[in-house]
Amino acid sequence: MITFSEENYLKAIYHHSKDYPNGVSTNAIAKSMCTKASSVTDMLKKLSEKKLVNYKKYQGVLLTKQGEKKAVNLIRRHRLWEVFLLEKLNFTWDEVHEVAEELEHIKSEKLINELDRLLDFPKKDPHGDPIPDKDGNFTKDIKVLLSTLNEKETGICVGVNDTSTDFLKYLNKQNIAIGKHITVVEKEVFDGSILIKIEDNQFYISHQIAKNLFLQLQ
Amino acid sequence: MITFSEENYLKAIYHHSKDYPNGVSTNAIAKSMCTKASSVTDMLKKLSEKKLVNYKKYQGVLLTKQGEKKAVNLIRRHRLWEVFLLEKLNFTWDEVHEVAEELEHIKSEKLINELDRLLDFPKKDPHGDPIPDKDGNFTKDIKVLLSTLNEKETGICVGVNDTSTDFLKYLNKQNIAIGKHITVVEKEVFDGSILIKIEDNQFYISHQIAKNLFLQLQ
DNA sequence: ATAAGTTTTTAGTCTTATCTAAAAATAAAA
DNA sequence: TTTTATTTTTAGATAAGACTAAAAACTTAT
Ligand SMILES: [Mn+2]
Ligand SMILES: [Mn+2]
Ligand SMILES: [Mn+2]
Ligand SMILES: [Mn+2]
Repeated sequence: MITFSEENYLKAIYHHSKDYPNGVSTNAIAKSMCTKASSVTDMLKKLSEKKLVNYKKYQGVLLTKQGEKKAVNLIRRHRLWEVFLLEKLNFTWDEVHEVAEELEHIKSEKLINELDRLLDFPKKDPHGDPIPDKDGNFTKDIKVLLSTLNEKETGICVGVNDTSTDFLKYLNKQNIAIGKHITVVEKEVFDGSILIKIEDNQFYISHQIAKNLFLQLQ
Repeated sequence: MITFSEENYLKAIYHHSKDYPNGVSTNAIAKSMCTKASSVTDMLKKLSEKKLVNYKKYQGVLLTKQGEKKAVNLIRRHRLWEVFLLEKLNFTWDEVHEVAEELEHIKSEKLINELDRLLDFPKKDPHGDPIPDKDGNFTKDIKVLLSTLNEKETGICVGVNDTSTDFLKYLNKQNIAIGKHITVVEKEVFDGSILIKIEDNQFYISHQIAKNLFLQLQ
């Protein structure tokens, strides 16, 4: 039996391993989970015992095949619940994450596969992230940060890099959402802010915003 | 913050207090929760600290107003999830309880009130038990055990006293379900078994079965 | 009323998941 | 290549929840 805590660690390691493919550091995990490095070390030993991670002292950690399978399945559950909350229970996209953090740990395969069916096998969650199918397969399409676009380029908003409530609420207010076409009109060199155009509206966004928005190039 | 474990104890005390209105015994709680009396004592002290129960050593325990409110809300959540699993996710009535035991602990008022709406504000769960509304109100209708009926009497099946998988599977097999009309044809004095009639089928059920089926008299 | 039996509580231990503080290993600078 | 700084691990403590064994309190029965 795997505990809530173990599952959360596997998920965090999975996400970090995209950026650090030859070993995720103890500190990185601690920071993203709002815990202490010593707690992480303890957990890594336990996960290693259970053959869910490959871990050697001071060398960083990576998921085993088995660990990755569990992490991907957890992400599947999380994202399906997010879709459910948005589509069926009238939650907004900035509200879904918090509750999905709890729901994702419910242990029932039938539950999650039936939920998948109820939602008509969605491919993306409310933040534009792909939902793995029951075998763990999912397509990750090419997306780039808005901050990397040049002037005159256009893309479709496909996801966010930051899913914090504050950020999502800001996007709601500015009418920025998944599926919207965004054109870079002008880039301000001084502070990195960008003048963008969405549906005939032009306004400035800060660099901080631009580097948390994913676009698919046209 | 209330923990999963604390919630489970409150629920157990709530259910027992119907039978022991002047104090639920430590042993009764231990037995129904498959734990030990000493563990129960520890928890009663903690719940007492939190003003969720009135507890004095050796005197049994009862819920405070506040504790009862929490227990009833937990039961609301449990039963709404059971309806959801049956109606939306194709679970059978013998499968719903186990998963609902986990789902009931998810903490979000919006979640549960929206779920209530999605299900069209159901009044009964799959086992015939009443679902409290968001203010904790529910009607408990008069129901009697099949074992207490006399020969020739008829009633509508409205609930079960035992929700174990084994029992519910037996009922499925015998085509006994909520809403069915059941007539007592003959009562066998020797072993307490009863010959019943459901939709033109007659067959014997044991006394053990009869004392776990609730009927509403016609 | 006393003894025997039952229930409940206490005392002490274990596991899981945290934390702080200090030691050890690694990485960066001088 | 030493010294310094940073990262990581160990050691020891704490809190929640559960357990066993034994003591204490209540109930029955003689
Ligand atoms: Mn999320
Ligand atoms: Mn998401
Ligand atoms: Mn149930
Ligand atoms: Mn039920």
